[in-house]
Amino acid sequence: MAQQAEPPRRTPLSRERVLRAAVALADEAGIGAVSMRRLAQHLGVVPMALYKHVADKDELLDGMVDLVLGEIDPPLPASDVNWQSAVRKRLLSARRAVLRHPWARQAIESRTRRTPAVLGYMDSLAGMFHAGGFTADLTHHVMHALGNRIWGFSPELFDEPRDDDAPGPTPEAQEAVAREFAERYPHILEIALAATAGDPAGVGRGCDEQFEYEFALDVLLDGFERLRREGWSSRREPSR
Amino acid sequence: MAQQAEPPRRTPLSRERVLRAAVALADEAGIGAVSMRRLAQHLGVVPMALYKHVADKDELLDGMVDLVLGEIDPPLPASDVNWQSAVRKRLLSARRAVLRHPWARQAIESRTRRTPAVLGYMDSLAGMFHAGGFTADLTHHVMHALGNRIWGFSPELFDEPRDDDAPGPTPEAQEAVAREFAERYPHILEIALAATAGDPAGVGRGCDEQFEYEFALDVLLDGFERLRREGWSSRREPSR
DNA sequence: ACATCTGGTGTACGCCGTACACCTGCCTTC
DNA sequence: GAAGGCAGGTGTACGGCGTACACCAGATGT
Repeated sequence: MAQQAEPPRRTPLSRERVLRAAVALADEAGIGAVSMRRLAQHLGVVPMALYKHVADKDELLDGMVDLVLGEIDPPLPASDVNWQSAVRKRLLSARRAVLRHPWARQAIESRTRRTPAVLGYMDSLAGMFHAGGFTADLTHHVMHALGNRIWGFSPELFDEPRDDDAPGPTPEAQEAVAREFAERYPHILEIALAATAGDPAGVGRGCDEQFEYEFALDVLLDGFERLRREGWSSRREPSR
Repeated sequence: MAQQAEPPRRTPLSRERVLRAAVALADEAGIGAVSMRRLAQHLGVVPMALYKHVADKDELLDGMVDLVLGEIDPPLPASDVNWQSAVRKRLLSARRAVLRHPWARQAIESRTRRTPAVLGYMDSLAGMFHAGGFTADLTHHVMHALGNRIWGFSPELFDEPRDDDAPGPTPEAQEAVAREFAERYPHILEIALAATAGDPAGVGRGCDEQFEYEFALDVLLDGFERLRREGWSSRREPSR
């Protein structure tokens, strides 16, 4: 036995490799499939090995979010004539990054730790408002007002709640359900119909999220610009 | 042995009782403490007994959210002179209900099923826009724009991530951390200082969430009113 | 009187995160 | 080149989770 049949020689783990594998796993099997055990299996390693690279599962998730945030385009230096288009581009870039990873929205929402990546992104955004002539005070409040839109998403109010499996109801049962819905929730039906130009068959198809996102974003950005021009200040009482 | 020592005679379970107990448990111990097993224990019953009243844990969570939604004041019939104050009151009532149950925000965010309670609330809100002169089209988009504010909250961007336990760093270590923070995230520091009227000691204290909520809400409502007056229409291409 | 139904029980399975002790092979230091 | 330390992968084990499934007791309808 000259050489003992090529000992496997796995490339060693690293925090980087663990996080990338976790992202890949989440991309293809959903965030629910990301367990320490399953991730370890994908890496050809025993579960506890991961703990040499991430403190616990929370840190794993934080790291995954950081990786997604890393995909956001850095702000182009002073290339824009006005703050609105600069902020808009940045947020839409964040949105693209998040949409690339369907699990990212939920992961971001569930995280509470602010990693350097998170802080860095928020800081650069605040800097863009500052450069656009916003006071720190107003910047603070407009960032709150943007809310989750800062991360490139806003809640999908009307989305279909995933309806896989299930045997499927009979047509007449569906009809009855639809009739009851129309009676009980007339206004929802009305706006749903408006969204499909009056075609009832299209109602289930969900919304154009990109449009909704930009609509809300623009309402907010327009409002912000108006406030800035008016020299808005929160002028809050020091008490409370 | 006349009577056998008062057989406990528990009041029987019911969906109502299960859900109320779950809400109570979440109120006092956090949503993380709500497991089927622990909830059963609180009710003096074996875990599987719960499944006679709720299909699974998801349905339990949905039911808990419904209970919170039930606390929202019903809309006062036509008492308001304009749609803005009517919607505003409703949303602030929703906010009060959600704030009464600290876990509700996260629970609502994580739910995907739209129960009748959820649909009913959304429908009545859409109806208020309709009554205020909004087209169905515009109503649809403004509800998207409101996003989670519909439920009485918006993301708490800057909140402290719960910092219990921990031995507490030395003052000079804190100082060093603060200095590095100021260097790396100057804009965040700036807006944080603005929020405390320049007092660095108050920076950790978090934001006035009520103020932030109403600020964003008003920016959005003002923008909505402007669009309505302009006769805005999405005029979307039928394709896509 | 008996059958049926409603609701609580007991056991068991497979998953999860992770504490802790252990081992192994490389790097440093003499 | 031997000794020691240490970074990183291993194995076992524990307690918790959701819930499938078989069972059973008492109330109810006939």
